[in-house]
Amino acid sequence: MATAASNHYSVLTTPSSAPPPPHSESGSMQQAAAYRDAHTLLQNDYGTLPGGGHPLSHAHQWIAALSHGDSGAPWPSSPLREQDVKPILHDSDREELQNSSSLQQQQQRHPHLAHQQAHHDARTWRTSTATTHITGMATSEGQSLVYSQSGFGLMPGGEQGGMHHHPLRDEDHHSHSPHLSEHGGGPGAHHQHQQHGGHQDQSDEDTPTSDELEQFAKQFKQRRIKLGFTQADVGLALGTLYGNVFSQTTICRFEALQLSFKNMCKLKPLLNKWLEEADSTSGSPTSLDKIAAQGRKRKKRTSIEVGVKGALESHFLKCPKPGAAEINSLADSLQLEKEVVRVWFCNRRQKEKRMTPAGGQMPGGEDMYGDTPPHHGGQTPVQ
DNA sequence: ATGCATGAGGC
DNA sequence: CCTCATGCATA
Repeated sequence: MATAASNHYSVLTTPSSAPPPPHSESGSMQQAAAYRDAHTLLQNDYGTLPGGGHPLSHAHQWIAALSHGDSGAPWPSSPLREQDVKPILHDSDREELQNSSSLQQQQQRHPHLAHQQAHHDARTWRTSTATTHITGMATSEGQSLVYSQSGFGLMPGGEQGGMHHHPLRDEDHHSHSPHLSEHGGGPGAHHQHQQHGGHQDQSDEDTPTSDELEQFAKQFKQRRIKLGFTQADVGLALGTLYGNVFSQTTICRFEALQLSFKNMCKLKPLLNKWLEEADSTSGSPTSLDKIAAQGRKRKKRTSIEVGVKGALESHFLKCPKPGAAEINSLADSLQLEKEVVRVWFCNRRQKEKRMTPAGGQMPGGEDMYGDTPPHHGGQTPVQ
């Protein structure tokens, strides 16, 4: 009940000054130990930034409208899952961020055969990981799908410093989701792989599959760390390079695959570009712009006590989408603001839609929506 | 790395 | 009011 009484929006106008540009050049390797104590540096880095970023939220403008999907049905569970991102990605255009956007726009331009991608399911994508092949070879039995990603398809092997492999789980469990059988296949099933003629697309020209995204994210993280960049740096660099600024949070989530499938697809090309730039160092320091200022008072983050969280989770299991009335009573009994409860459910639902399971997989134990304990301290032991 | 929050776009 | 992309503030 710490927050029950105090809920006034703090009016603290942080006179945050302009943060000095950390470093945009890629030639200087200032932090050699970056990949060693990534955590520490990471925290320090963005912690140092005052105010940090206050990017305008333009990003979703292009693709936000893409999907909407289920407004009414509790759990869409639609088997339809089309990942038809039509990447028309052009390169050599760092100044025209329009390119990026156009790729998204195309999708919504086709009311005929491009309206189904909205129904991608959360687990669908994770599930599809296990059944990745299906997506790839749906049209035919073609079993070989060679991805020739960019030049960094393989690791530099030189793991100086005794690097780690990847503590990430590579299990193959695929439980939950009473409904699967995705792979749209039906409407608009089209895969652009393996063209007839000996020319195929690679890199970002194709629709990434969940598996590809996972690989990419992993490689991206490694490269990023080796280059000595923090997640915050990348986010900023993206802004300076393409005009889309992202926060450390977003980069982090990308690496951890904690974004929706669609979102991952959108960011991949951008990050891919950044990688090329960063590693080729060739870059042209396309200087850039930094949008600034956005004094908006944000509500103080409400800390929900563990006990309350447990109660909320319990209710979530019973009813992921409580009505207004229900939210009201819930808020009342929990002594929380209605808005807080509502938002909590929204966030909870989103979490369920992420690619990676919330708590990852409990090693040695499986817990699904059936018996989530009211408390669980350890989350993903990522890294 | 994550929890809670804001907002645009849609029903 | 919901979904979805995103991020400030925080643990």
